[in-house]
Amino acid sequence: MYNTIQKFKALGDENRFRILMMLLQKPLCVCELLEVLDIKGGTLSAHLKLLKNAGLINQEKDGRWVVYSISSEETKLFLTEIMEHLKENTIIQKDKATVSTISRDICSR
Amino acid sequence: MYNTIQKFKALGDENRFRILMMLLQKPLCVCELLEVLDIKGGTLSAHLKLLKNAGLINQEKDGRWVVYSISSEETKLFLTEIMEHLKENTIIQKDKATVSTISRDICSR
DNA sequence: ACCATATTTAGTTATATAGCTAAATATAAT
DNA sequence: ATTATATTTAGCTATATAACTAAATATGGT
Repeated sequence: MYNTIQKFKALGDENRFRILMMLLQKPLCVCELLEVLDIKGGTLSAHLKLLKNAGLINQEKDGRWVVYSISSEETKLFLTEIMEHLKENTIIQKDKATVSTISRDICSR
Repeated sequence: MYNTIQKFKALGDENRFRILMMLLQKPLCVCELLEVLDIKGGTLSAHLKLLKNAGLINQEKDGRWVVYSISSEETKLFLTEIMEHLKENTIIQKDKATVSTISRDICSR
């Protein structure tokens, strides 16, 4: 039960919720997520750790990047159903648009 | 989106989660919930208010009792799926057993 | 009127959560 | 070696959350 409650707690934060909706679109590295969210790197890392511990996302290394993705098909289905209800939401729509144009190359400055 | 996140926040607390699982079994009045949970009346009222505001439960008067129930068929289906994963859980099982034997008459002392 | 059930309010305590800065650490590519 | 990407740590602030007590307030039944 605690694991289930931990999942809901993880979903009950706006930034983490947005992260999950974006990962539903496609796997993303930390620097890409940072382009979208208005938080600092350390804060984002903490959120990602929490989502990973809740079993909602996976972490994978790819060169110098760390890529996050939705953990399982079951989680993906669950989140997709929720996403269905949120197609109208401004923030979600904006995030989706940003994610579709983003790439790792933008991260470097 | 905020309504969705509010729902997840509501689900991310052990006592509220147990309340929902119990209401899935049958509608219950406040005094019945108090027999199961180890919290005071005022605290329970606050939890029920939060669950109601999140749109997860309904409130109905029945004589001197106030009866709470799952708000909609959609919510019921959602919670039933989650319950499926938690049949093994000790607390959930215990709550279920208690609820099946409980009645409003026990409340009066 | 009085009792039973429930909610609300005010006041308090303790802990959790979310964010920040800034420095340190790790790892992989150049 | 240096740079890029990411994580972790320590220290900090502010707010939210969950619980309590105790009193006040509804409301319905007897």
